[in-house]
Amino acid sequence: MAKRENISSSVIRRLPRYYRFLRELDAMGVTHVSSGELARRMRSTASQVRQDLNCFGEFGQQGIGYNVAMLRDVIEDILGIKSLYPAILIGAGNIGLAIANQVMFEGRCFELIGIFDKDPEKIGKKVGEITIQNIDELQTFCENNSVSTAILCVPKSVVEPIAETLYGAGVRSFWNFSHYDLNMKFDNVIVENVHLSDSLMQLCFRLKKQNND
Amino acid sequence: MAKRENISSSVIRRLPRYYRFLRELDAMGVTHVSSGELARRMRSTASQVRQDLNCFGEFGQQGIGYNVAMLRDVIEDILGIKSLYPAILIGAGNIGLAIANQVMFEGRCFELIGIFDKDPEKIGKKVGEITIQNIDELQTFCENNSVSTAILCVPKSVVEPIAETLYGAGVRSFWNFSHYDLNMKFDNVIVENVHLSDSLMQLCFRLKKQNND
DNA sequence: TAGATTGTTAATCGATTAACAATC
DNA sequence: TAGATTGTTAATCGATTAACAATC
Repeated sequence: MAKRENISSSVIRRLPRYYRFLRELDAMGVTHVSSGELARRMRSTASQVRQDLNCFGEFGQQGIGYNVAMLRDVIEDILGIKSLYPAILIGAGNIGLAIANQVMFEGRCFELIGIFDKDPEKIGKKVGEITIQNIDELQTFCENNSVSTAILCVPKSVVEPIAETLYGAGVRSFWNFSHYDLNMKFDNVIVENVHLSDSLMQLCFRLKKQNND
Repeated sequence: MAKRENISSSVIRRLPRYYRFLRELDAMGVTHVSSGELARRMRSTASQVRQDLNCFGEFGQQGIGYNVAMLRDVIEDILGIKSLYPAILIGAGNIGLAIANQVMFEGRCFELIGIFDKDPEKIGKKVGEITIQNIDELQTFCENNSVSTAILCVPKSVVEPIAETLYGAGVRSFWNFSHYDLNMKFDNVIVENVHLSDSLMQLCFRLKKQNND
Protein backbone atom coordinates (compact mmCIF):
# COMPACT_ATOMS: atom_id res chain seq x y z
CA MET A 1 0.00 0.00 0.00
CA ALA A 2 2.54 2.56 1.14
CA LYS A 3 4.24 3.87 -1.96
CA ARG A 4 6.53 6.29 -0.17
CA GLU A 5 8.31 5.74 3.07
CA ASN A 6 7.84 9.05 4.81
CA ILE A 7 4.45 10.64 4.51
CA SER A 8 4.61 14.23 5.66
CA SER A 9 2.46 15.21 8.60
CA SER A 10 0.60 17.81 6.56
CA VAL A 11 -0.59 15.09 4.18
CA ILE A 12 -1.75 12.99 7.12
CA ARG A 13 -3.65 15.92 8.60
CA ARG A 14 -5.56 16.24 5.35
CA LEU A 15 -6.53 12.57 5.02
CA PRO A 16 -9.58 12.69 7.30
CA ARG A 17 -10.93 15.60 5.29
CA TYR A 18 -10.50 13.77 1.99
CA TYR A 19 -12.29 10.88 3.58
CA ARG A 20 -15.22 13.04 4.71
CA PHE A 21 -15.64 14.63 1.30
CA LEU A 22 -15.50 11.29 -0.45
CA ARG A 23 -18.18 9.90 1.87
CA GLU A 24 -20.36 12.88 1.05
CA LEU A 25 -19.85 12.52 -2.68
CA ASP A 26 -20.56 8.82 -2.44
CA ALA A 27 -23.74 9.49 -0.49
CA MET A 28 -24.77 11.92 -3.22
CA GLY A 29 -24.32 9.19 -5.80
CA VAL A 30 -21.31 10.80 -7.46
CA THR A 31 -19.16 8.07 -9.00
CA HIS A 32 -16.10 10.01 -10.16
CA VAL A 33 -14.36 13.14 -8.99
CA SER A 34 -11.45 15.12 -10.38
CA SER A 35 -8.51 16.48 -8.42
CA GLY A 36 -9.88 19.93 -9.26
CA GLU A 37 -13.23 19.31 -7.63
CA LEU A 38 -11.63 17.72 -4.57
CA ALA A 39 -9.33 20.71 -4.36
CA ARG A 40 -12.27 23.10 -4.40
CA ARG A 41 -13.75 21.36 -1.38
CA MET A 42 -10.40 21.12 0.38
CA ARG A 43 -9.66 24.80 -0.36
CA SER A 44 -6.51 23.55 -1.98
CA THR A 45 -5.16 23.05 -5.50
CA ALA A 46 -5.59 20.21 -7.96
CA SER A 47 -1.83 19.83 -7.86
CA GLN A 48 -1.78 19.31 -4.15
CA VAL A 49 -4.59 16.79 -4.25
CA ARG A 50 -2.74 14.74 -6.83
CA GLN A 51 0.50 14.99 -4.85
CA ASP A 52 -1.27 13.92 -1.68
CA LEU A 53 -2.99 10.91 -3.20
CA ASN A 54 0.16 9.87 -4.99
CA CYS A 55 1.88 9.35 -1.67
CA PHE A 56 -0.12 6.16 -1.36
CA GLY A 57 -0.50 4.92 -4.91
CA GLU A 58 -2.01 5.62 -8.30
CA PHE A 59 -5.74 5.72 -7.90
CA GLY A 60 -6.89 7.93 -10.77
CA GLN A 61 -7.53 7.57 -14.45
CA GLN A 62 -6.37 10.13 -16.96
CA GLY A 63 -9.21 12.03 -18.50
CA ILE A 64 -11.71 10.64 -16.01
CA GLY A 65 -10.59 11.32 -12.45
CA TYR A 66 -10.88 9.23 -9.33
CA ASN A 67 -13.49 6.61 -8.56
CA VAL A 68 -15.21 7.97 -5.47
CA ALA A 69 -16.16 4.71 -3.75
CA MET A 70 -12.78 3.16 -4.47
CA LEU A 71 -10.82 6.16 -3.25
CA ARG A 72 -12.96 6.37 -0.13
CA ASP A 73 -12.18 2.72 0.65
CA VAL A 74 -8.50 3.25 -0.01
CA ILE A 75 -8.33 6.18 2.41
CA GLU A 76 -10.39 4.22 4.92
CA ASP A 77 -7.74 1.51 4.73
CA ILE A 78 -4.86 3.97 4.94
CA LEU A 79 -6.35 5.59 8.04
CA GLY A 80 -7.19 2.19 9.51
CA ILE A 81 -10.50 3.45 10.81
CA LYS A 82 -12.27 0.13 10.43
CA SER A 83 -10.36 -0.98 13.52
CA LEU A 84 -11.92 -0.89 16.96
CA TYR A 85 -9.09 -0.37 19.44
CA PRO A 86 -10.17 -0.91 23.06
CA ALA A 87 -10.22 2.47 24.80
CA ILE A 88 -11.02 3.81 28.24
CA LEU A 89 -12.18 7.24 29.30
CA ILE A 90 -10.70 8.97 32.33
CA GLY A 91 -12.91 11.74 33.69
CA ALA A 92 -16.70 11.65 33.34
CA GLY A 93 -17.23 15.41 33.36
CA ASN A 94 -18.88 17.48 30.67
CA ILE A 95 -16.28 16.98 28.02
CA GLY A 96 -15.57 13.39 28.99
CA LEU A 97 -19.16 12.32 28.56
CA ALA A 98 -19.57 14.27 25.35
CA ILE A 99 -16.52 12.52 23.94
CA ALA A 100 -17.60 9.13 25.23
CA ASN A 101 -20.95 9.44 23.54
CA GLN A 102 -19.37 10.63 20.33
CA VAL A 103 -16.82 7.82 20.27
CA MET A 104 -19.44 5.22 21.03
CA PHE A 105 -21.78 6.67 18.48
CA GLU A 106 -19.18 6.69 15.73
CA GLY A 107 -18.60 2.96 15.92
CA ARG A 108 -15.23 3.50 14.32
CA CYS A 109 -11.59 3.52 15.43
CA PHE A 110 -12.23 2.90 19.13
CA GLU A 111 -14.48 0.83 21.32
CA LEU A 112 -15.07 2.26 24.75
CA ILE A 113 -14.64 -0.48 27.36
CA GLY A 114 -14.37 1.52 30.58
CA ILE A 115 -15.04 4.89 32.18
CA PHE A 116 -13.33 6.11 35.33
CA ASP A 117 -13.89 9.00 37.69
CA LYS A 118 -13.05 9.86 41.27
CA ASP A 119 -16.36 11.56 42.12
CA PRO A 120 -18.49 9.25 44.36
CA GLU A 121 -21.60 10.91 42.87
CA LYS A 122 -20.67 9.58 39.45
CA ILE A 123 -19.22 6.18 40.32
CA GLY A 124 -21.73 3.44 39.65
CA LYS A 125 -23.80 5.45 37.21
CA LYS A 126 -24.17 4.17 33.69
CA VAL A 127 -23.20 5.84 30.42
CA GLY A 128 -24.73 3.79 27.66
CA GLU A 129 -23.72 0.22 28.51
CA ILE A 130 -20.77 1.21 30.64
CA THR A 131 -20.73 1.71 34.41
CA ILE A 132 -18.50 4.49 35.68
CA GLN A 133 -15.81 2.94 37.87
CA ASN A 134 -13.76 4.33 40.72
CA ILE A 135 -10.44 5.66 39.44
CA ASP A 136 -8.80 3.47 42.12
CA GLU A 137 -9.77 0.46 40.01
CA LEU A 138 -7.85 1.77 37.02
CA GLN A 139 -4.70 -0.28 37.55
CA THR A 140 -6.56 -3.54 38.17
CA PHE A 141 -8.79 -2.91 35.17
CA CYS A 142 -5.82 -2.34 32.89
CA GLU A 143 -4.13 -5.48 34.17
CA ASN A 144 -7.22 -7.57 33.43
CA ASN A 145 -8.19 -5.99 30.14
CA SER A 146 -6.32 -5.14 27.02
CA VAL A 147 -6.41 -1.35 26.79
CA SER A 148 -4.99 0.31 23.71
CA THR A 149 -5.89 3.91 24.26
CA ALA A 150 -6.80 6.22 27.10
CA ILE A 151 -8.95 9.28 26.58
CA LEU A 152 -7.84 11.87 29.11
CA CYS A 153 -10.61 14.27 30.08
CA VAL A 154 -9.37 15.31 33.50
CA PRO A 155 -7.74 18.60 34.53
CA LYS A 156 -4.03 18.96 33.98
CA SER A 157 -3.38 19.08 37.71
CA VAL A 158 -4.45 15.47 38.27
CA VAL A 159 -3.23 13.84 35.04
CA GLU A 160 0.31 12.90 36.01
CA PRO A 161 -0.31 10.05 38.47
CA ILE A 162 -3.07 8.70 36.22
CA ALA A 163 -0.76 8.78 33.22
CA GLU A 164 1.89 6.95 35.24
CA THR A 165 -0.54 4.20 36.15
CA LEU A 166 -1.66 3.88 32.54
CA TYR A 167 1.89 3.88 31.18
CA GLY A 168 2.92 1.33 33.80
CA ALA A 169 0.04 -0.87 32.67
CA GLY A 170 1.26 -0.68 29.08
CA VAL A 171 -1.06 1.93 27.61
CA ARG A 172 0.88 3.70 24.87
CA SER A 173 -1.65 5.86 23.12
CA PHE A 174 -3.67 8.79 24.36
CA TRP A 175 -6.38 11.12 23.16
CA ASN A 176 -5.51 14.00 25.41
CA PHE A 177 -7.95 16.78 26.23
CA SER A 178 -5.89 18.04 29.16
CA HIS A 179 -2.96 20.40 28.81
CA TYR A 180 -0.54 17.93 30.30
CA ASP A 181 2.36 17.19 27.96
CA LEU A 182 2.59 13.41 27.88
CA ASN A 183 5.47 13.32 25.41
CA MET A 184 7.59 15.31 27.81
CA LYS A 185 7.59 12.55 30.40
CA PHE A 186 6.87 9.28 28.58
CA ASP A 187 8.73 7.62 25.75
CA ASN A 188 7.20 5.85 22.79
CA VAL A 189 3.72 7.13 23.32
CA ILE A 190 1.31 8.24 20.63
CA VAL A 191 -0.47 11.38 21.75
CA GLU A 192 -3.21 13.22 19.94
CA ASN A 193 -3.80 16.48 21.76
CA VAL A 194 -7.02 18.47 21.57
CA HIS A 195 -6.63 21.91 23.07
CA LEU A 196 -10.03 23.55 22.97
CA SER A 197 -8.87 26.63 24.82
CA ASP A 198 -6.11 27.18 22.25
CA SER A 199 -8.74 27.04 19.55
CA LEU A 200 -10.82 29.59 21.44
CA MET A 201 -7.86 31.93 21.80
CA GLN A 202 -7.16 31.76 18.09
CA LEU A 203 -10.71 32.69 17.26
CA CYS A 204 -10.33 35.59 19.68
CA PHE A 205 -7.10 36.68 18.02
CA ARG A 206 -8.70 36.68 14.58
CA LEU A 207 -11.68 38.67 15.87
CA LYS A 208 -9.37 41.25 17.35
CA LYS A 209 -7.35 41.40 14.17
CA GLN A 210 -10.45 41.96 12.06
CA ASN A 211 -11.71 44.68 14.39
CA ASN A 212 -8.36 46.45 14.14
CA ASP A 213 -8.30 46.41 10.35
CA MET B 1 2.42 46.61 18.66
CA ALA B 2 2.50 44.79 15.34
CA LYS B 3 6.05 44.94 14.10
CA ARG B 4 5.45 43.02 10.91
CA GLU B 5 2.46 43.21 8.64
CA ASN B 6 1.84 39.59 7.83
CA ILE B 7 2.15 37.17 10.68
CA SER B 8 2.24 33.63 9.35
CA SER B 9 -0.50 31.29 10.45
CA SER B 10 2.00 28.87 11.96
CA VAL B 11 3.20 31.58 14.32
CA ILE B 12 -0.38 32.36 15.32
CA ARG B 13 -1.08 28.70 15.99
CA ARG B 14 1.81 28.66 18.44
CA LEU B 15 0.81 31.78 20.37
CA PRO B 16 -1.70 30.11 22.72
CA ARG B 17 0.95 27.56 23.67
CA TYR B 18 3.51 30.22 24.46
CA TYR B 19 0.85 31.87 26.57
CA ARG B 20 0.09 28.70 28.50
CA PHE B 21 3.73 28.02 29.24
CA LEU B 22 4.33 31.57 30.36
CA ARG B 23 1.36 31.39 32.71
CA GLU B 24 2.78 28.20 34.17
CA LEU B 25 6.22 29.66 34.61
CA ASP B 26 4.74 32.75 36.22
CA ALA B 27 2.68 30.61 38.60
CA MET B 28 5.89 28.79 39.52
CA GLY B 29 7.51 32.10 40.40
CA VAL B 30 9.99 32.02 37.52
CA THR B 31 10.83 35.60 36.56
CA HIS B 32 12.95 35.11 33.45
CA VAL B 33 13.07 32.50 30.72
CA SER B 34 15.41 31.99 27.77
CA SER B 35 14.38 31.16 24.23
CA GLY B 36 16.10 27.81 24.78
CA GLU B 37 13.93 26.89 27.75
CA LEU B 38 10.76 28.02 25.98
CA ALA B 39 11.83 25.95 22.99
CA ARG B 40 12.25 22.86 25.15
CA ARG B 41 8.65 23.20 26.31
CA MET B 42 7.35 23.99 22.84
CA ARG B 43 9.33 21.06 21.34
CA SER B 44 10.89 23.62 19.07
CA THR B 45 14.21 25.45 18.70
CA ALA B 46 15.55 28.55 20.40
CA SER B 47 15.85 30.07 16.96
CA GLN B 48 12.21 29.56 16.22
CA VAL B 49 11.11 31.00 19.53
CA ARG B 50 13.12 34.14 18.91
CA GLN B 51 11.79 34.43 15.35
CA ASP B 52 8.23 34.00 16.59
CA LEU B 53 8.46 36.59 19.33
CA ASN B 54 10.25 39.02 17.04
CA CYS B 55 7.17 39.16 14.82
CA PHE B 56 5.63 41.34 17.47
CA GLY B 57 8.48 43.31 18.93
CA GLU B 58 11.68 43.09 20.92
CA PHE B 59 10.85 41.70 24.31
CA GLY B 60 14.07 40.09 25.46
CA GLN B 61 17.32 41.19 27.00
CA GLN B 62 20.64 39.88 25.76
CA GLY B 63 22.34 37.68 28.31
CA ILE B 64 19.20 37.49 30.44
CA GLY B 65 16.26 36.28 28.41
CA TYR B 66 12.61 37.25 28.56
CA ASN B 67 10.70 38.63 31.52
CA VAL B 68 8.01 36.02 32.09
CA ALA B 69 5.24 38.24 33.43
CA MET B 70 5.86 40.90 30.83
CA LEU B 71 5.94 38.47 27.93
CA ARG B 72 2.80 36.77 29.20
CA ASP B 73 1.01 40.13 29.25
CA VAL B 74 2.30 40.99 25.78
CA ILE B 75 0.99 37.73 24.33
CA GLU B 76 -2.27 38.20 26.21
CA ASP B 77 -2.60 41.56 24.46
CA ILE B 78 -1.63 40.17 21.06
CA LEU B 79 -4.21 37.40 21.36
CA GLY B 80 -6.76 39.86 22.71
CA ILE B 81 -8.04 37.32 25.21
CA LYS B 82 -8.99 39.89 27.83
CA SER B 83 -11.98 40.68 25.62
CA LEU B 84 -15.40 39.22 26.31
CA TYR B 85 -17.17 38.98 22.98
CA PRO B 86 -20.89 38.18 23.32
CA ALA B 87 -21.44 34.63 22.10
CA ILE B 88 -24.36 32.26 21.74
CA LEU B 89 -24.43 28.49 21.69
CA ILE B 90 -26.51 26.58 19.18
CA GLY B 91 -27.20 23.00 20.23
CA ALA B 92 -27.42 21.98 23.88
CA GLY B 93 -26.33 18.38 23.39
CA ASN B 94 -23.36 16.68 25.01
CA ILE B 95 -20.68 18.65 23.27
CA GLY B 96 -22.64 21.89 23.34
CA LEU B 97 -23.05 21.84 27.08
CA ALA B 98 -19.47 20.78 27.65
CA ILE B 99 -18.29 23.69 25.57
CA ALA B 100 -20.73 26.11 27.18
CA ASN B 101 -19.47 25.22 30.62
CA GLN B 102 -15.87 25.45 29.54
CA VAL B 103 -16.36 28.84 27.90
CA MET B 104 -18.24 30.20 30.88
CA PHE B 105 -15.70 28.80 33.26
CA GLU B 106 -12.77 30.33 31.41
CA GLY B 107 -14.09 33.88 31.81
CA ARG B 108 -11.96 34.88 28.86
CA CYS B 109 -12.51 35.70 25.20
CA PHE B 110 -16.24 35.10 25.13
CA GLU B 111 -19.27 35.70 27.32
CA LEU B 112 -22.12 33.32 26.73
CA ILE B 113 -25.38 35.27 26.47
CA GLY B 114 -27.72 32.69 24.97
CA ILE B 115 -28.24 28.97 24.36
CA PHE B 116 -30.59 27.59 21.73
CA ASP B 117 -31.96 24.14 20.98
CA LYS B 118 -34.94 22.69 19.20
CA ASP B 119 -35.63 19.86 21.68
CA PRO B 120 -38.75 20.70 23.79
CA GLU B 121 -37.25 18.62 26.59
CA LYS B 122 -34.32 21.02 26.82
CA ILE B 123 -36.03 24.34 26.16
CA GLY B 124 -36.62 26.23 29.40
CA LYS B 125 -33.93 24.37 31.34
CA LYS B 126 -31.08 26.34 32.81
CA VAL B 127 -27.36 26.00 32.17
CA GLY B 128 -25.64 28.11 34.76
CA GLU B 129 -27.44 31.44 34.57
CA ILE B 130 -28.72 30.91 31.05
CA THR B 131 -32.08 29.48 30.06
CA ILE B 132 -32.10 27.33 26.95
CA GLN B 133 -34.31 29.00 24.35
CA ASN B 134 -36.26 27.66 21.42
CA ILE B 135 -34.21 27.81 18.24
CA ASP B 136 -37.18 29.63 16.68
CA GLU B 137 -36.29 32.62 18.87
CA LEU B 138 -32.82 32.82 17.35
CA GLN B 139 -33.53 35.54 14.82
CA THR B 140 -35.40 37.77 17.29
CA PHE B 141 -32.69 37.28 19.87
CA CYS B 142 -29.95 38.27 17.43
CA GLU B 143 -31.92 41.35 16.38
CA ASN B 144 -32.31 42.46 19.99
CA ASN B 145 -28.84 41.58 21.22
CA SER B 146 -25.40 42.22 19.94
CA VAL B 147 -24.00 38.79 19.08
CA SER B 148 -20.39 38.53 18.00
CA THR B 149 -19.88 34.83 17.77
CA ALA B 150 -21.95 31.68 17.39
CA ILE B 151 -20.78 28.35 18.73
CA LEU B 152 -22.19 25.68 16.44
CA CYS B 153 -22.71 22.37 18.19
CA VAL B 154 -25.43 20.90 16.01
CA PRO B 155 -25.13 18.16 13.39
CA LYS B 156 -24.01 19.15 9.93
CA SER B 157 -27.40 18.25 8.46
CA VAL B 158 -29.19 21.07 10.28
CA VAL B 159 -26.53 23.79 10.26
CA GLU B 160 -27.26 25.51 6.98
CA PRO B 161 -30.56 27.28 7.77
CA ILE B 162 -29.25 28.22 11.21
CA ALA B 163 -26.09 29.67 9.69
CA GLU B 164 -28.20 31.62 7.23
CA THR B 165 -30.24 33.14 10.04
CA LEU B 166 -27.11 34.03 11.96
CA TYR B 167 -25.37 35.49 8.95
CA GLY B 168 -28.49 37.47 8.06
CA ALA B 169 -28.52 38.85 11.58
CA GLY B 170 -24.93 40.02 11.19
CA VAL B 171 -23.03 37.28 13.00
CA ARG B 172 -19.64 37.00 11.34
CA SER B 173 -17.65 34.69 13.53
CA PHE B 174 -18.15 31.05 14.38
CA TRP B 175 -16.66 28.39 16.57
CA ASN B 176 -17.73 25.45 14.51
CA PHE B 177 -17.94 21.92 15.89
CA SER B 178 -20.02 20.67 12.97
CA HIS B 179 -18.57 19.53 9.69
CA TYR B 180 -20.42 22.15 7.73
CA ASP B 181 -18.06 24.36 5.72
CA LEU B 182 -19.16 27.90 6.51
CA ASN B 183 -16.48 29.54 4.39
CA MET B 184 -17.81 27.79 1.33
CA LYS B 185 -21.13 29.61 1.49
CA PHE B 186 -20.55 32.84 3.42
CA ASP B 187 -18.16 35.67 2.73
CA ASN B 188 -16.16 37.59 5.28
CA VAL B 189 -16.70 35.18 8.11
CA ILE B 190 -14.15 34.11 10.67
CA VAL B 191 -14.45 30.39 11.28
CA GLU B 192 -12.53 28.31 13.77
CA ASN B 193 -13.29 24.67 13.07
CA VAL B 194 -12.93 21.89 15.61
CA HIS B 195 -13.18 18.50 14.01
CA LEU B 196 -13.02 15.95 16.78
CA SER B 197 -13.64 13.02 14.48
CA ASP B 198 -10.67 14.08 12.33
CA SER B 199 -8.53 14.07 15.43
CA LEU B 200 -9.77 10.61 16.29
CA MET B 201 -8.98 9.31 12.81
CA GLN B 202 -5.47 10.66 13.02
CA LEU B 203 -4.88 8.89 16.30
CA CYS B 204 -6.19 5.76 14.63
CA PHE B 205 -3.83 6.21 11.70
CA ARG B 206 -0.84 6.59 13.96
CA LEU B 207 -1.79 3.51 15.95
CA LYS B 208 -2.07 1.50 12.77
CA LYS B 209 1.25 2.84 11.53
CA GLN B 210 2.98 1.87 14.77
CA ASN B 211 1.50 -1.61 14.73
CA ASN B 212 2.75 -2.11 11.17
CA ASP B 213 6.32 -1.04 11.96
C1' DT C 1 35.95 40.75 31.80
C1' DA C 2 33.66 36.25 30.42
C1' DG C 3 29.43 33.80 29.76
C1' DA C 4 24.88 33.97 28.29
C1' DT C 5 21.48 35.17 25.35
C1' DT C 6 19.23 38.26 22.36
C1' DG C 7 17.73 40.18 17.47
C1' DT C 8 18.45 39.48 12.82
C1' DT C 9 20.39 38.00 8.51
C1' DA C 10 21.61 34.14 5.68
C1' DA C 11 21.28 29.19 4.60
C1' DT C 12 18.62 25.19 4.54
C1' DC C 13 14.86 22.48 4.30
C1' DG C 14 10.28 21.06 3.14
C1' DA C 15 5.83 21.92 1.28
C1' DT C 16 3.11 23.89 -2.36
C1' DT C 17 2.37 25.09 -7.04
C1' DA C 18 3.24 24.94 -11.99
C1' DA C 19 4.10 22.53 -16.06
C1' DC C 20 3.65 18.91 -19.19
C1' DA C 21 3.95 14.34 -21.33
C1' DA C 22 1.04 10.32 -21.02
C1' DT C 23 -3.39 8.47 -21.74
C1' DC C 24 -8.28 7.77 -20.96
C1' DT D 1 -9.68 12.77 -32.91
C1' DA D 2 -10.13 16.44 -29.24
C1' DG D 3 -10.84 17.45 -24.47
C1' DA D 4 -10.04 16.21 -19.92
C1' DT D 5 -7.35 14.79 -16.40
C1' DT D 6 -3.85 12.06 -14.43
C1' DG D 7 1.15 11.12 -12.43
C1' DT D 8 5.39 13.18 -11.88
C1' DT D 9 9.23 16.27 -12.37
C1' DA D 10 10.82 20.93 -11.85
C1' DA D 11 10.20 25.60 -9.97
C1' DT D 12 8.65 28.41 -6.41
C1' DC D 13 7.49 29.72 -2.12
C1' DG D 14 7.52 29.87 2.81
C1' DA D 15 8.96 28.18 7.17
C1' DT D 16 12.63 26.48 10.02
C1' DT D 17 17.31 26.39 11.45
C1' DA D 18 22.03 28.12 11.78
C1' DA D 19 25.17 31.66 12.53
C1' DC D 20 26.91 35.65 14.60
C1' DA D 21 27.47 40.50 15.97
C1' DA D 22 25.53 43.14 19.69
C1' DT D 23 25.01 43.59 24.49
C1' DC D 24 23.36 42.51 29.09
